[in-house]
Amino acid sequence: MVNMTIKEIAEILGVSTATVSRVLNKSGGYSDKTEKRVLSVLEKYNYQTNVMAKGLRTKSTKSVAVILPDMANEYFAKIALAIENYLMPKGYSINIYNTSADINKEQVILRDLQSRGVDGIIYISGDQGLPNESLKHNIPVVCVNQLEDLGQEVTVIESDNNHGGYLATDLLLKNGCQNILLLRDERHIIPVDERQKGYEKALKENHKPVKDDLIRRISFDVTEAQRSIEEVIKEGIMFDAVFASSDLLAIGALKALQKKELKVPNDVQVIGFDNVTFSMYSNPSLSTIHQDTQELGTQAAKYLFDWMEKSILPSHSRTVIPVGLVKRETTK
Amino acid sequence: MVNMTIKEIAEILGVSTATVSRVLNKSGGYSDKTEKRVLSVLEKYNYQTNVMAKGLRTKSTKSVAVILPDMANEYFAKIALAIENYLMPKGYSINIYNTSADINKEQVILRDLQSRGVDGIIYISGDQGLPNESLKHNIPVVCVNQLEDLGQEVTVIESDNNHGGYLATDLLLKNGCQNILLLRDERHIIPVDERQKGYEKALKENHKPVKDDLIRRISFDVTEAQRSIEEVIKEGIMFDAVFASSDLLAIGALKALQKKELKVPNDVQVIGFDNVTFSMYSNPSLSTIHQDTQELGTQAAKYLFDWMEKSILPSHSRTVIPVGLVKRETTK
DNA sequence: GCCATTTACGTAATCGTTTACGTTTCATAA
DNA sequence: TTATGAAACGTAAACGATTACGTAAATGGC
Repeated sequence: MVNMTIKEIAEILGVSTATVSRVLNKSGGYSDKTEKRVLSVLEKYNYQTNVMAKGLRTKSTKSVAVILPDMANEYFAKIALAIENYLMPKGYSINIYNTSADINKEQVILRDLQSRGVDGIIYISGDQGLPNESLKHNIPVVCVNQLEDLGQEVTVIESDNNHGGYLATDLLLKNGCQNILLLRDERHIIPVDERQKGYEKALKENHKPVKDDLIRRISFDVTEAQRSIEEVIKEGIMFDAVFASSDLLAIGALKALQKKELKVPNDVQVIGFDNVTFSMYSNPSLSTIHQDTQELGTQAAKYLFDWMEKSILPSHSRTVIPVGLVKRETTK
Repeated sequence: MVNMTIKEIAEILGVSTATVSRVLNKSGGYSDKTEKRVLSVLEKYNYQTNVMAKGLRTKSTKSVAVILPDMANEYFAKIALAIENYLMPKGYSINIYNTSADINKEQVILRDLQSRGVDGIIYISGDQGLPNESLKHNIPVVCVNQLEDLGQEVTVIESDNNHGGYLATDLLLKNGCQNILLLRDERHIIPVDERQKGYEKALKENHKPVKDDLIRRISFDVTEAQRSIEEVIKEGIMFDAVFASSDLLAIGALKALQKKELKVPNDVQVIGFDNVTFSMYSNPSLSTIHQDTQELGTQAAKYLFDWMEKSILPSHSRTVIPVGLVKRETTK
């Protein structure tokens, strides 16, 4: 069945299109009686407003763009899902843009956003920071994660990475570990650096030295993590715990330890970061720091919504979402 | 910088909007000279066409909806990603709709699709089949996966589940297994049933009986899988291999076996289905059947594209994508 | 040079809404 | 009764593109 237009509805009722539009938008200027008549006909013919026509006139498409590195990555996907769950019931539709790998894709995306006239953008950073250009188009932008310092210009929602690093390290220390290896992403990005700062803070609080040869920087890759741990063992460096800056790296560490017949958690304790679904299923199941992707997405969506609909510019440019300690089998 | 309109561009050039529109759409009816002049001005002012205005006129939004159960599930996300990678370079944008959990969300989505005027729909089935209504709106629909028999009415892209089941079982048999436990999703949906048929086919070809007490139907859940295997062991049923109808269930089986101190693959061999990322990282790494999500998505997108742009109705209503055997450490 | 085509462009209607402005209706007060 | 104001509704111009149709200019053939 093809859609009705406002004009057709108006003709059926013997009123003007203006009246129909008014009751559709509840903008007043009609009697109770006509409201009921109009509504019943709209209902009867299952009228759906044509968003393009409406958008052309009002310059609002009721759609937001979610830009992320890779939706096949559970972490980003979960955040995007939370965004959708918040925004869909409010009448918005979500356009997903994967930036992955392609550098000039960013350009294509920005052009597309502009010509489609999205009402807002949520930018989830992973590999690279927010491109400055996207701020130039005077359309609301909210960022999840902050990779580089962008000043006060943008609204950022992020996990409490520092405290996460602290929590993980503190647990290991409380469990009696003396030499905690930090296995971290080699890139200089804020979230990872913050996790390391939390690690160092916990050590200092417990009057332990921060040893450079216990801090390993590697690329974000499972086999790299595995190789790195094997290397450390070969070098004869003593350690009784591994804090990996992500679950993926922790899994690699786990594999290396199990290959070397080291018992987890008896010989070496391991803790990751993120709490991806699989960390629960590994064997032994992985202790980790939970990132609240649900809340990251919801908060970002909420800020964007208020900005778009009520023109409320977020009051604080940084919002920090708490993280949680998840104890499983790789720690005591 | 705010966007230019065709009218403004035309005024700058001293031509009509029609001429500008014509060179924009390369529809002919202009000289080489004016084409160059127009293009240079378009370039200079970084003109972006307003998709809403264009869509209103042409009734095409250059956007497609991807409906899936849950984008946080890697399997669905990968298919959606492949769709995006195919369709974005062709000028389409992707609207993602998660149906998860919410029954009446399906209704909301369908209404939204209609009022937004998407040019096409790709429906990725997971938990539930395609709702009939979506076919009524005379807009191109392509389905990935087929849960129930829908007749010839729809275009379906799916993995060769039957052959996957066969490959998995055949490997186990060739490895000398005598009693292969089939751990399957309890739901009566085609993909799972087909995997079982492949399992039975391999057994019959090797003159082995299909034993009912070796076929376990459980809900789609890791701990359920674990529980089920523990139960089988408690019942004293002999088995030397497990073929799980998905990697998730295989992981559960693995956990149960390791808890019972059964060695994988020496005492029991295990093989899953899907080849999710994590199957590679489990310990021991999981042998499995690879579903080509890349190809599933690309093919679906290709069919939809031809349908939308060239009005080519897909010639065969079912397209089967080959699966592959991935041997890792849980099989010999 | 003249007529017939073809080419190049302009004019204006159209897509389906919203909304400023104008008009009618009606209740109320003087 | 009549003036007054509010309430209810209609008219028509936008929003920014596309495109059928008309017209002027260029081209070609004789």
